[in-house]
Amino acid sequence: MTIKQSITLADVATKAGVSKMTASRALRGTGDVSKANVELVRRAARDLGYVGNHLATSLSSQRSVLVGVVVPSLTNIVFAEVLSGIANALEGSGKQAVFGVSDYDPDTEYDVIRNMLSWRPAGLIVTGLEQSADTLKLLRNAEVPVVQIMDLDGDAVDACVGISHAEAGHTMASALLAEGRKRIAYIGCGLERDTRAAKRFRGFKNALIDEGIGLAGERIETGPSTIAVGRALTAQLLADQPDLDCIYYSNDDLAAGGLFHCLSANIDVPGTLRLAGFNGLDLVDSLPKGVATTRTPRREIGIAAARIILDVENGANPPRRVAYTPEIHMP
Amino acid sequence: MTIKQSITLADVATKAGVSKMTASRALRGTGDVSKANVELVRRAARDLGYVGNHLATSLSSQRSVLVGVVVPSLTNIVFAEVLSGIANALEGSGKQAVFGVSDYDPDTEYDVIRNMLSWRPAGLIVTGLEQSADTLKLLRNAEVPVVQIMDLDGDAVDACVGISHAEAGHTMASALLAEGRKRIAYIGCGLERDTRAAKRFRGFKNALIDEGIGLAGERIETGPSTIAVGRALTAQLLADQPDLDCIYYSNDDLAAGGLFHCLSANIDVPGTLRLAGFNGLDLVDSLPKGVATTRTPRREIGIAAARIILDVENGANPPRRVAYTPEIHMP
DNA sequence: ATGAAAGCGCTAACAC
DNA sequence: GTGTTAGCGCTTTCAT
Repeated sequence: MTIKQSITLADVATKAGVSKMTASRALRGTGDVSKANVELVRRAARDLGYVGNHLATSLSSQRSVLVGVVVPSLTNIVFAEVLSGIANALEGSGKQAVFGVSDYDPDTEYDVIRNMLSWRPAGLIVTGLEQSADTLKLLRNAEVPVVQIMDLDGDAVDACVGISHAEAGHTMASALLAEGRKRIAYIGCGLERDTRAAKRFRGFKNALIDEGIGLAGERIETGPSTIAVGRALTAQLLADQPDLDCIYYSNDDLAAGGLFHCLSANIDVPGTLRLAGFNGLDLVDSLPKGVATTRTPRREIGIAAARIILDVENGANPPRRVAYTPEIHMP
Repeated sequence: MTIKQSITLADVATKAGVSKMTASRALRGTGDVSKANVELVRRAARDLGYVGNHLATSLSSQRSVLVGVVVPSLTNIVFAEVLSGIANALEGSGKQAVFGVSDYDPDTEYDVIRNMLSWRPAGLIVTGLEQSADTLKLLRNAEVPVVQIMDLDGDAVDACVGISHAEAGHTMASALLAEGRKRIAYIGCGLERDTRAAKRFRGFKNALIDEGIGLAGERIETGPSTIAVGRALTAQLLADQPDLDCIYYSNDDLAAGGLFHCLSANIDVPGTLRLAGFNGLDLVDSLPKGVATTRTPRREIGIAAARIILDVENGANPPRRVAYTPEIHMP
């Protein structure tokens, strides 16, 4: 598409009767420009409907106003909240977030990150610590700060902000054991691509094994985690093993589905059967019967990540690792 | 890791022993370049870890690869799904979506749109037909195609894709009346900023009035629509008017909250009390008892909007109005 | 098939 | 205070 660059800074300058530089300075409020000229330029810009060209500005000034953000999914409320936190933290800084979605696919992730880099962003925020070798090389060679979010279990390219999922799984196992649960099963989806969910599962399982109890059963599927899937898998699992007293799910959506099954099947939750999810979604707080969960500080993670980028920009020396300790909620 | 100097096309060309132009052509696959040189340039680019500069490319070629998208909220799954549709439709076209969030605030919306325009996008997709006068002026003066999504009830700047919310409200009213409901109330949140929800409410109310029944009660609050709020408002409304046989909500989240209240309060749904929401979220399909809803084609709207931008780009003559008819789901 | 020159719109770095 | 000059990295255009 050809851009009809109708009005440029030169047009504004001409109309105001000054040079391009004076117009530029007046519009940006930098340097010394006489009040009279500032007024003239502003009026000319407004009258002409002038909209600056960020492409030219960025190229010329060699400084970027973009912060690239790569998340695996947009239709997962968790990432939407992270983005929201990032957008908020960036507000007023003059920086703007650009989002890319990897669809949990390493090749797509590589393409998306490469594409972001070609916009010469001031920084990059990417989800997780597991990237392909090619992607890692790209990130290491990029001369921009890279913040990896959501996870702490592994090595960061530059900096990371998040929680330990292995620990989260372990902590939930302890809490369930402390509640007296003995026959504990696991239901998870998409572990092959959601490495953080897989880490939670491992931490959870190991904690049980350490206590000499072990996992009483499991149902692991590929594909997305939805309420409907959680409901179906719970029904299946309980058909096989009706004597379970606890199910840990890879996330809250599955757990909510599990609860809906129990409501229909008249199973007492949490009395007979304790359900536990992960994320601490609003949904869980409103469910008619308590489902345990681990609350994760999504907005805070987004904000902290954005701050790191801004700090680097300002020459500050931000932390290379920001660890949050998620809180267990067990109603 | 050594911090590398930014590698430009000139570096690649030098390393490959050709001119910048040959390198440029080889990398883009345009014009005639000898096989040998293509290979040399590709190898040089890969060895150097060259990442092109979109800022320079766009500025120089006067063509944009960006499509600006403005939504009121990111933490609302509905808009996340629209974005997802847009991103999908743009895949393989060489275009990339850039998102902006208005937070339902007209001034923020103006700023966001202005900011998007300064990136010289190939097109703009904005939510809704109601913008401030300043914003409309900006959109009309912008020489890019503008697609307004989600709503059809009003005048579009260029083109619009969505559903009629007035009609959706009307249709739901008819369906509830057809089911034999007589004492029908309404619960809504954030109507002051969500003009589409307000249009549904008006359509709904008018339909009831036309039938000589009228609204038996209403509870309208400012602020966000959450499951928790829906639960609380339903409890309040039913405390005042226990004889209602139907509640229409401004959306599914509120309706789900209403159902959770009813489950706790042992109210038979949908027998004694029919609940109805709007959007057709996955949540509703999985709820233990049926909640009526209007399914909206979010992804389709996103896809259609993106297609319009692409069509304009290709010189085609896309429709100026794409209307979807939402389907009522009444379990 | 390849290259040199001329910008795209803007701003940093100097003049004056 | 204001203007001039010289790019930013790339692609267009027009040579060869």
